[in-house]
Amino acid sequence: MIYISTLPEGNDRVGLKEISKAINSPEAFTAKILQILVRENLLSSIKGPNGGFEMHEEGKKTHLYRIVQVIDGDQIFTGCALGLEKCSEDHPCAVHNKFKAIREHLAGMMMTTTLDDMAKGIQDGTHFLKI
Amino acid sequence: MIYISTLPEGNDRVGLKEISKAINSPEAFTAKILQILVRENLLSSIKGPNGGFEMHEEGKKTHLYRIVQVIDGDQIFTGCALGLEKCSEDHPCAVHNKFKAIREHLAGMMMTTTLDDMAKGIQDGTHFLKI
DNA sequence: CTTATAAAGGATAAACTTATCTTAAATATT
DNA sequence: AATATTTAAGATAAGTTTATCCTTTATAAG
Repeated sequence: MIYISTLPEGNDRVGLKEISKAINSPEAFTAKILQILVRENLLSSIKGPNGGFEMHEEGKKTHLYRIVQVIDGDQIFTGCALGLEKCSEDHPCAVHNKFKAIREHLAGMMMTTTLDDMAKGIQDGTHFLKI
Repeated sequence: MIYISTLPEGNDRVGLKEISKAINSPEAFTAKILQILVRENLLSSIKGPNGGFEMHEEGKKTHLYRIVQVIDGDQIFTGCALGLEKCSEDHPCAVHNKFKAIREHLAGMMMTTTLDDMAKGIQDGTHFLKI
């Protein structure tokens, strides 16, 4: 998603091969991830010659939170660190309060960081997507 | 480890069965975790009748960081969020700087939180180790 | 309308983690 | 010394995640 976000407006359709090369990730695996992102409406895809994947309108404003949620679920944001089924404010596990701050920090960061933000670092050459 | 830390000084030896009941975790699985903790010297064990596991001197001062490191490795503290092999300050991945703060928060919390700290919450009934 | 291209989807396989089982080793009690 | 108890360790199994393969569907271009 970050890679696609770095592509120039209007010329941002890109095929599986190019994506998997750009991020150094196996094609078949990358394809599955892309399928999920399309199904969840974070990306759109076009089949056939000159097909590929592209962001739709406002797609670059997507927050990292949403992407993680769609790919890995929100266990990381809401799950109990000790794995208790019924860990909550009312029945907190031993480490609940300590982890609460971490989880909020993580969720907050991800909710306020967009693909656009991340794309900038790639575009200006200070950050990387592979190796 | 937290459970054992809650036991009264001098009467803190406890068997596998009691531990796995106390934390609602399968015996065989719990045994394997305990083995690792003994091997890594975070706990000591005594075989035979009235055997069991106990903290050694100062064991309750162990930080959560050390326990996570021993059981799960330190990938969570040092690994790249995008999975890049060579992600570093000099070659940072797209999300490196955003995650740096989170990782430091997590590592800092775990380095400054001891078993003793966690045991207190169990002892005073405000925090839990099961269900 | 045929062909080539590219993504989608379902099935399968490989790798890794989690969990259990069984036998061995140690030790306290009689 | 013999027995019962309890942890250790190695082997095996079950479950999950990660990865790939193969067939189908869509579509652009000739």
